[in-house]
Amino acid sequence: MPELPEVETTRRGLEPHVAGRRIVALTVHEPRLRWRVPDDLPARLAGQRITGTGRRAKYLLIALESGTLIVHLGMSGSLRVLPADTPRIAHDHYDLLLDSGNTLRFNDPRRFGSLHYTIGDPHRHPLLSRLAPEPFDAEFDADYLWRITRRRRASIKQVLMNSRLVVGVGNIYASESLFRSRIRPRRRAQSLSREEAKRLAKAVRAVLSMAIEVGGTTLRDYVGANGEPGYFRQKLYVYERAGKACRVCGTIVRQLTQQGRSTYYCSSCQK
DNA sequence: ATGGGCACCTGGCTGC
DNA sequence: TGCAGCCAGGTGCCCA
Repeated sequence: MPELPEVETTRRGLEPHVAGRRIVALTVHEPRLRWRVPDDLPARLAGQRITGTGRRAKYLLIALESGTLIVHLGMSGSLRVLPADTPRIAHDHYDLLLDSGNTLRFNDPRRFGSLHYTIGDPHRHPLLSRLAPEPFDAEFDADYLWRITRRRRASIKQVLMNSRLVVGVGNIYASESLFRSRIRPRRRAQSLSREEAKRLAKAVRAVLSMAIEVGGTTLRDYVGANGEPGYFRQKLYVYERAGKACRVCGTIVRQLTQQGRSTYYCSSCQK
């Protein structure tokens, strides 16, 4: 599910409800997430104050007095702020009970999400330490994309989805970024011109920031921390629009498969 | 170093 | 109605 805009939307929704609050308890109903939630985690968290929230790529960071929670939403996860007495529903896997009477409740039907706790600089955690620069950092620019694509024979879409090269862009925003930069998804990365690298860097940032502004994209089950869906779906140009007219030129949007994942593009707008 | 394929899971939809 | 098959916002790991 969640790509960078959905994770950032969740973080923003969470922040005012958790910053400064104390954790009363962590209750794990189903520890079998992508990685098993350690049995001793509740004991380590109880009583700690939450100092703030952050995000690295698609990982949500919840800073505590003595460490950091690293939350991943996987494909189908959501983290919501709810009154603690809200009845649980299917696939509610853990509750982070706060001293405000609210709970941070994690729901994830597919259980591809995860929960880690780390002491010290979270960016040194093995899951985060080898990630590419943030798309909104100055380092992520035309020159960066140009450099990393020079000797790559993989398709440009694969490069966008490779977290060691680009973070935050998943299946939806890869197709959308390529549409907006007018580049065909199957092009070899090394075939991009300087001009195209520049357009793509700009498109990635534009697409992600526009999506954040409207609360992300809800296709099926995604909701933000307050239970609100995201409205970027209405602004998608190609994703899940196969067979429909391109919103720019009217050509029928095509669908293809790359590494087992659907890609959408306009054969007329994209070269 | 790079790239490709697999694995992990549940649910919803399609078509026979 | 039932059921098999396919698809879905991710990504770490193993192998060539």
